[in-house]
Formats: sequence, structure tokens, C-alpha cells
Amino acid sequence: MVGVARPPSFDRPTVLRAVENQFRKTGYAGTSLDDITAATGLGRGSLYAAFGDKHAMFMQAFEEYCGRNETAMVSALSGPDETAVLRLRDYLRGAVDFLIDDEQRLGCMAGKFAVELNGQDPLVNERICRDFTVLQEALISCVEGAQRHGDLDPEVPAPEIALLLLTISRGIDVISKCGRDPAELVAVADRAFACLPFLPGRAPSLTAPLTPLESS
Amino acid sequence: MVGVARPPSFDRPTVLRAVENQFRKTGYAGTSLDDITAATGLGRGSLYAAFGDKHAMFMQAFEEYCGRNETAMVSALSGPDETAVLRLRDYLRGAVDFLIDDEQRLGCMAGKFAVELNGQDPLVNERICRDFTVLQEALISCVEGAQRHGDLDPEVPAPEIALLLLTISRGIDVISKCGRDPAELVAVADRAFACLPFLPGRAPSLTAPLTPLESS
DNA sequence: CCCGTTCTTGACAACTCAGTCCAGAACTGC
DNA sequence: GCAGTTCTGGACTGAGTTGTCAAGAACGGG
Repeated sequence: MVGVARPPSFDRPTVLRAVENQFRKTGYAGTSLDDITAATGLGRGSLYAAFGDKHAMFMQAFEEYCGRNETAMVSALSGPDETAVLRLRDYLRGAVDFLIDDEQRLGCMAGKFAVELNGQDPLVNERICRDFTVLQEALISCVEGAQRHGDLDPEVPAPEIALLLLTISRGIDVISKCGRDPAELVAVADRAFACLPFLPGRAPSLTAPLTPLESS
Repeated sequence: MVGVARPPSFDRPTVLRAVENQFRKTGYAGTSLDDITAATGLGRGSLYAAFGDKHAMFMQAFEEYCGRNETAMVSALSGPDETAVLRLRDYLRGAVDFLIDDEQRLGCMAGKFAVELNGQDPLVNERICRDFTVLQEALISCVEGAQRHGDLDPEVPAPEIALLLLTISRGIDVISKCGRDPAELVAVADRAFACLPFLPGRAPSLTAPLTPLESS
């Protein structure tokens, strides 16, 4: 009488990742369930049973993305005050490297759906706000570290610098969409970094080695 | 025998503008022809006869937008070297003001569809590239003016500064989507302006009066 | 006022869409 | 190998989609 259920044939995170990629590639309205069945290799029945309807699939994939990205960014921006300013440089360069490395140039998923959904989906919008807030706070901590260490001008409000950095990386995603020379994107990131309010004599060389930054 | 045709009952630019607004609000895939008939007040037959299919409607509305925006930007960024740096400030502030003034926060249409279509529509993509190039070139001229006048460091390549400014205004569009306090957006624009490579003693006060900038 | 032309409206066909459902497959404890 | 459970794939439904078409309305020269 103790019948044992057939176990799912798929790996949940793997499927969610495929769903995420499909939505990032073709947008929310532009993605059909047939696209999703093709991307995941699962039938409609399995998808609906495991994740709910299209909107729920999207939300779970998006939540997955946000959590992963926030963790990576918070981790990449944490560290000693001595190297805080280098982490800020790597944040900008990392945004560019990630675009260059990815042939599809997907960019930040939160930024993409902020733009596509235009604030018309409250659940998605709330998650985007939270994502941007988390990223900004991680940047604030890092900026404050650089200020404590005497690299950046402590008179300039850290939240403003942090939000500017977030703005620039979202902007880089946008301008990268129309096949620009990767060197131009790198130049923009480096120029943005060079424009930060360094204290006199503290602006580091742009040719210093770059430590890679995990991004997505 | 010289029959005279019934003249169209609509104003072409007005209809194109309604089409543009609808696409900007709900995206390309997210806009149905019923949405467009509702937005324009025209029947399907009239729309198809006048503009062609959905894609052609989009292209014409987008072309209309790009032309209008490019003209406004080139004009707003042109002027004497003495005030070039102020025009750069107004470019950034204008991007923010336009978002704040518009309750729908539509932002730059080229940026929106660069993100939504992800480079998958060659015709649209080509137009976006051209739009960004025109904007960057107008910014380059203005930056060069500011350099000639001794406001900005002539050692820094003008195209880099110009592309950074373009990047920042596209980024502002993105972060504005999740209901941020307008004051934060203004602060980011002002901070970005303050970060430009001014020559010593040339950084203008941020509280100087702002001349309005037409945007869309 | 008539006429040829073009515009307009909305019905229509063909197709795609999201979401449901069911028949059968897979699995494991017994 | 059987039984009981859940998983799987795809057919199916009804709503929504794009694009077409035809019947009639509007127009102004003659």
C-alpha cells in the first residue's frame, strides 16, 4: 500500500536556469510556452505541475537570478578598505567583461525587465526594486570603505556615488545592445571609474591588473 | 470621370505618435493590434492601408521618434563654447526632468527597444545604433566645445566622455523604472556632472539655474 | 446631383497562445 | 512482479492573435 512516487526526471535549478535564459533572450511577452518547453525539454504538464503558470515560472526564474546575482555582487564588493577602490573598478569592468564574454549580451535581467515591463507588473517591480537596493547597498559599503581608506573624498555622499555606479552599469547594458566595439565599453567603464571623486594623488592607474568579477 | 478620392480622416503624425506611445508603454510583443486600434481610434483596415503590418507600424513610429529626438538633442547641445559645459549639465538634468515630468516614465524609446528586442530585429537594431551614434556625436561636439573653452580637460578623449554621458542617461532611464524618489535621480545626474574631468577651478556650482531641455 | 476614387469599418479566416487534462510511463517498497 | 503513487508528454479547448476583405461611406470635380 505504500506506493512510491515516480521521481521527477529533471533538475529543478537547471530547468529554472533554462527558463531564465529563454525569458532574458525573448522577453516576457515575447516568450511562448512552446519556447519554454523547447528550452527546457519538458512537456507542458510537467512545467505547470512543477512551477505553475507562465507568470509563476517567470517569477521563480527571476527570483533565482536575483538571489544569485545579489550574492555574487555582495561577495565581490566585500573586503578590506585597502582594496575597496579596486573592487569598485572591478565592479564596472566586470559588468563590461560579462557582456563581452557572453555572445548573447544578455546583461542584467533586472534592468531588462524594469525596462520591458515598465513597472506594470507589481510583483516583478517589487523584486527589481529590492535587487537594485541590495546592489546599491553593497556599493555603498564599498564606497564607504574607500572613503575610510582615504581613496575617495568622504565629503561626497556614498549613496550618490553608489547609485551613480549602479546607473552606469545599467547604462552599459543598454548601449552594448547595438554591437559596439568591446573596447569602447571597456573605455567607458574605465572612464567612469577615473571620474570618481578621488582624493588628490589617489587615482590609481587604469592599467593595473584586473581581478575577475563573477557576474550575470 | 475624374473621380476624387475621399481624403483620410486622420492626421498621420498624430496617429504615429499614438502608435509610438502604445509601443513604448506595452512593448513590441506586448502590444496587440487591438491595443493600437484603441489607441489610435482607427480600424484595422485603415491602419494596414496607411502603415502596413505591425512591424512596419512600429518602424515608422520609431523612425518618427528617433528623428524628433535627434533633432531636439542636436539642437539642445549646439551653441557657443562658453556655455558648452552648461549644456552638458542640462543634458543630464533634462534626462531626469523628462522622466519626472512624465508620469508614465517612458524614458528613451531607443534604449527601451535595444533592451526588449536584444538585437534580434536587424532593422530596429540598425536604427538604434544610428540614433545612439547621432546622440554621441552631438555630445562629442559639445564636449569639444567645453574643452576648447578650458572647462574640461582636453587630455581626456571627448568620445569617451560623450559615450559615458550617453551611458549615464540610458542608465537613469533604467533605474527610474522602479519608483525611485525623483530627488535621487536629480542627485545622480548632478553627481555625474560633477564627476566630469573639469580643469582646476572650473567646476561650476550645481545650484546654478537650469535651462530646460526638450526631451522625449 | 452624379460619379469615380479612396477611405473606413468590422466581420472573418487562419493561426498561435496559455492553460487543462488524461492516458500511460516510471519508480520503489513490498 | 505487483501496487500505489507521481511524473510525463501531448492532445485539446477556448481565448486571443495578425492580417484580409468586401460592402458601404465620404469626398469633390464636373
